[in-house]
Amino acid sequence: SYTYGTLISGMCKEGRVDDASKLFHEMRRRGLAQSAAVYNTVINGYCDKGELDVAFRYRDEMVRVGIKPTLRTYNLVVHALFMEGRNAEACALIKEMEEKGLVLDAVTYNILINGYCKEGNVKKAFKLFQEMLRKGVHPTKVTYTSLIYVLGKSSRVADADRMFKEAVEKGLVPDLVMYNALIDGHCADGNMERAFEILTEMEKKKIAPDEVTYNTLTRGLCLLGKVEEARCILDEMSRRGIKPD
RNA sequence: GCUCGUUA
Repeated sequence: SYTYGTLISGMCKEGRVDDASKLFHEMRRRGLAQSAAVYNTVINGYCDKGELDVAFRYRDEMVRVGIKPTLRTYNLVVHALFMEGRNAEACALIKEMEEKGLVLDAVTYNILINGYCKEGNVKKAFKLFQEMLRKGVHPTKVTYTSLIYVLGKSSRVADADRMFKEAVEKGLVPDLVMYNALIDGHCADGNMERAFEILTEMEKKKIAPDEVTYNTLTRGLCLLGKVEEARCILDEMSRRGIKPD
């Protein structure tokens, strides 16, 4: 079962969801147990492909054969609905989770928070952030990255800096994605000096910038009309062996 | 073996 699970997961990551579902049916033919994890993998594959209807069919099927959807199943589906802008359905599922006594975890909150951040709904995002704190669910790097992102997009970079600091104070170790989100906020703000300061800071922490970091900086410089400096970024990238895209 | 975050 684990062998199949690993294979199915691998197929899905390659975007070969239909091959994955063939394997899924093959394992059934062989009489191997199909756990919630394997269902989740297949559901995730179809969610990524945007075929939510198929994903839902598998979820209904797992219920039918007596496998309880797990917190991850719900998180998966809530996330997919949110990405499609089907917020009402996502919220209905959250309600269903609460009714069933499932305890929302950090991932659930992160999905909701990020969903609202993507919509630029700062109020709602922070309302959920407060709620998770109130319920004793510890925010993660992902939570903070989403909040830093939305603050940057809302021209509230100073608040983004504060959130970053708060995350560090809570003992979270900032990673590349979190740094990139903060750098982007300052680039959007036109504060390239601060953006490069953060770059220096992350390198001091032995976190190597990636193409997202450089793309972000390039865009920031171009927005200010500093095309020559932007051109230097390209050289810096090749010097470091990062492929420009 | 399964879920969430950053640029374009």
